[in-house]
Amino acid sequence: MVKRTSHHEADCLIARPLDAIGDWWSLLIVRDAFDGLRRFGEFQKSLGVAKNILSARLRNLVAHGILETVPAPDGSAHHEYVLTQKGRGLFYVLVALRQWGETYFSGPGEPYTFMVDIESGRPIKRLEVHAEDGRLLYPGDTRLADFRDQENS
Amino acid sequence: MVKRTSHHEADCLIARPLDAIGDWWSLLIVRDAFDGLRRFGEFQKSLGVAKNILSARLRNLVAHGILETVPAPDGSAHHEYVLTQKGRGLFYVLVALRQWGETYFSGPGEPYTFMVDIESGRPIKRLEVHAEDGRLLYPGDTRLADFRDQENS
DNA sequence: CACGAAGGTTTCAACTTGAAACCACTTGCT
DNA sequence: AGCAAGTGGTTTCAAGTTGAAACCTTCGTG
Repeated sequence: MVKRTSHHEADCLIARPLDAIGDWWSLLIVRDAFDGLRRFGEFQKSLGVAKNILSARLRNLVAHGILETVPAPDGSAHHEYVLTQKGRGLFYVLVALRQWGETYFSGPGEPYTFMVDIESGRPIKRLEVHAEDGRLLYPGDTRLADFRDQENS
Repeated sequence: MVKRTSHHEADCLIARPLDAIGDWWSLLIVRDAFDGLRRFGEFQKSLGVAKNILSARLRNLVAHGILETVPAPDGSAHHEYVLTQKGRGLFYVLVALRQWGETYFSGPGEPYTFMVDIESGRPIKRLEVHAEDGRLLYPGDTRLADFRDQENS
């Protein structure tokens, strides 16, 4: 084995994101960042991950522009990790993953948590995929096209 | 190290899905399954992954009920791997991941591919998160609630 | 019945992970 | 000033995982 294979070079635009966040911890760190966690110690306590692993993951997320470090507001020498715009773009991935989890991974009778709209306190709507003209699309109603295909449609 | 830490027991409904698909290959296998691939050899050729790894991943996906094996339609002794309903539920995760990839991982001037509606051939709409009453929600407009919270809302 | 292809499993070295120990820098306390 | 405790890491090293290649087994075919 030369090295763990990287999807960095892959053509597929699903593969390349996985290079940045496709491991066991990164998305959980991002989730915690959405929940307002910012400090190394907060992430470590929340996730229970080894410090060296957390350190490596944070470095990788920063390197990919998903998190950025900012000076700590309390004036201490340390910094905090906050989501960039690119990182906030993962919101939809997290929502999708959570809805899938809510549907298929919640034990029966388990007091599971779900996402609610802060303003109303009511659960959010399930994600839907729509065509440009608004039609609701299901798995199988889409395909991939490249740049040229769009020209003559 | 006892074993690679599993998120299987985690309370969080983002963590548990990651236990099933949170590695470097599983989502790519699912993506290929959406593209109609069914045979071991097809996946192997498409992904370029080592056969033992592919074998382990397919077994894991089947164990999690994301894929199931069906007898090969050509009557041969082999079987094929097809998505279950649970597996098809990952459609939204893949769409979210792809849209994030399209936005942040496509090289400049690169002939990137994107998802289009089969019927019209036009790109699909970007995913949106909506409140129950239809309001458009952004990152930060949601929080998690548990079962009891909903009662008194 | 030899031969090749499909679909895996086995083997083994390199790489990654995780727990614990260690280190550096600040604070807070006395 | 001196010292313990807290924060934010890095280092070390055993154990676990990954990947390439070799091997095995079961069909389909000539």
